[in-house]
Amino acid sequence: MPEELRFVSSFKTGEMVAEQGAVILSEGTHSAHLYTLLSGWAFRFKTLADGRRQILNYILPGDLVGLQGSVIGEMEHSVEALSPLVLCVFQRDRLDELFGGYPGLGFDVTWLAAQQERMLDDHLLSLGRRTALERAAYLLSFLHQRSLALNIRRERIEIPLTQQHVADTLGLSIVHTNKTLRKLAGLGLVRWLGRACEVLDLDGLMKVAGWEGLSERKRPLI
Amino acid sequence: MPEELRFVSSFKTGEMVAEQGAVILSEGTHSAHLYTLLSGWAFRFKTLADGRRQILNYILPGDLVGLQGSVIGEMEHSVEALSPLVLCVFQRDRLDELFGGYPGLGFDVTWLAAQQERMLDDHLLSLGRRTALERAAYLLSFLHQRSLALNIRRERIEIPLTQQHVADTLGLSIVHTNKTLRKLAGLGLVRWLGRACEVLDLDGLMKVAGWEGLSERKRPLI
DNA sequence: CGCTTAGTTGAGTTCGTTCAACGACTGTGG
DNA sequence: CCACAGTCGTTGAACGAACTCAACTAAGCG
Repeated sequence: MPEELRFVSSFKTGEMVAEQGAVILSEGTHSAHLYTLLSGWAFRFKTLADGRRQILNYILPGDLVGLQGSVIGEMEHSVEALSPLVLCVFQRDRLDELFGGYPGLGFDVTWLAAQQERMLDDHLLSLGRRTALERAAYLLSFLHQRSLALNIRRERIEIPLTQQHVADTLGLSIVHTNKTLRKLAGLGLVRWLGRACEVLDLDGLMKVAGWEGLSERKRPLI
Repeated sequence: MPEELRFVSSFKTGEMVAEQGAVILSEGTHSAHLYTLLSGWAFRFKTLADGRRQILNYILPGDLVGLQGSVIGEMEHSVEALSPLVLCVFQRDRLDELFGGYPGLGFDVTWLAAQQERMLDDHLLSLGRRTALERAAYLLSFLHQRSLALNIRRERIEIPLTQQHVADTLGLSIVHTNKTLRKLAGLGLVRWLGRACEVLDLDGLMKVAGWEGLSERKRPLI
C-alpha cells in the first residue's frame, strides 16, 4: 500500500492549472497525457459537424481525464473547464508499468472506468426516456449528489454552469431549458444564481426525476 | 502469451446457452458470474419505475457481459438475448488473480471498458442531438458495422431486432419509429424483414446520420 | 380456427422548437 | 464616468416533431 502510494507519486509528472472555459483535451487529437482532477468542475462533450453539441458527463475531483485516449489512442471527445481547475498530470506511457507492477492500481483504473460507464447508462436512460422536467431534475440532483460525496465540510454547494450547459446536457433548446428550470424553481426545488445553480431540495428533485441516486462507494486512491 | 491463453482457459468455468428473449442478468442482483459472448446478439437495458425502457447498448461476440457487476458489486442494468446465445462463463472472484498475474489481460479488460464507454458517448450524442431519422440511421449503421467487423466470411448480415427494440434504443415511440424506418426504407437504405433488419447502403446511412463510423482497432483475446 | 405478436397507417394532441424581442449584468474603451 | 458591446437569462407567439389513440393487416402457432 505505501508501495502503491510511492508509485503513484512517481507516476505523477506535475500539476497543471486551467482557467474557466479552457479546453483541456480536444476531439481527434492524440493527447500525450493522462490527468486526474484535483479541484474544480469540468465536462466532456462531443459535437456534430454542424455544431450541435452534446455534453456527455461532468468531471469532478478524483475523476480520471483522458483515459480513453491513453488506452485506445485517439480522443473522441473534448474536455472543457467549467471553473478554474487544478489537474494532476500522469505519463500515459507508463500505464503498462502501472498494470504490471501494481495490479491493485490497475484494478482501480478499471473500477473507475466501470463507474464512468454506469453514469453514462443513467444519462442514456434519462435522455431516452425521461421528460424535460424529469431530465432537468435528474441532472441537478445527480450533480448535487456527486458534489456532496466529495464535500467533506458540508459547505453550501453551487453547481457552476450556465443554462446553455444544462441544455446541451439534456438535449433540449435553451428556451425550453429555461422554462423547465423556472418550473423547478417555482416548485422550490432549485435556485438559479447566474452561471450557477443551487439545489434546495434534493429529495424533492430525485422524486420528480424518479431516480434512486448514486450507490455508495469507496473511491480508490489514484 | 501462451501463458495468458492457458490462464484464460482455466479462468473459464464453462459455457452457457440462452434462448432468444432470455434475461441473462437482472438489475439489482449480485450476479455470481462474468461472461464473454461467444455467439449471438444481446442488449443491455434499464427501466424506470413506470416501465419505460431504455436500451443502452448491444452486445456482440467478444464483448464482456457483467463487468460492472464484477468490479463494483450490484448490477444496475439488465441483459436480454436478442437471438440464441452461447456465453463463456468466468469466475468473477478470480478477477483479481487475473489483474495480479497477467497485467496484459488486466489492461485488456480496461481497454474493453474504455471501448464500451466510447460507444456510450456516441449513443448519448445521438439521443441528445440527432433527429429521429438521423438517430435511426446511426443505430442501424452502427450495428451493421459492428457485425461487419466480426463477420469474417462476408455473409449477408441480418440484425435480429424488432421495431420495439429500435424504439427503446432511440427513445422514440413505436409508431414514430415505424414511420422513420419506412422513410429509411423508402430511401433504399435498409430493408425490414420482420424481427430483423438488413442494411442495404451503409455509406448512405452513415451520411444521413452524419457519423464517421467506428475506428479500426484490434481486439484483445479475452 | 381463434389468438397472439409484429408491423402499418391516419387523426388529433402535446411537448418542445424556432423566432424574436427584451431586461439585467459585466467588462471595456473613450 | 458614461456609452457600448457581450453574455446570460426571460418571456410570448407560432410552428413542427413526436406522441397517443385507435383501427387494421399480415404472419405464425396452438
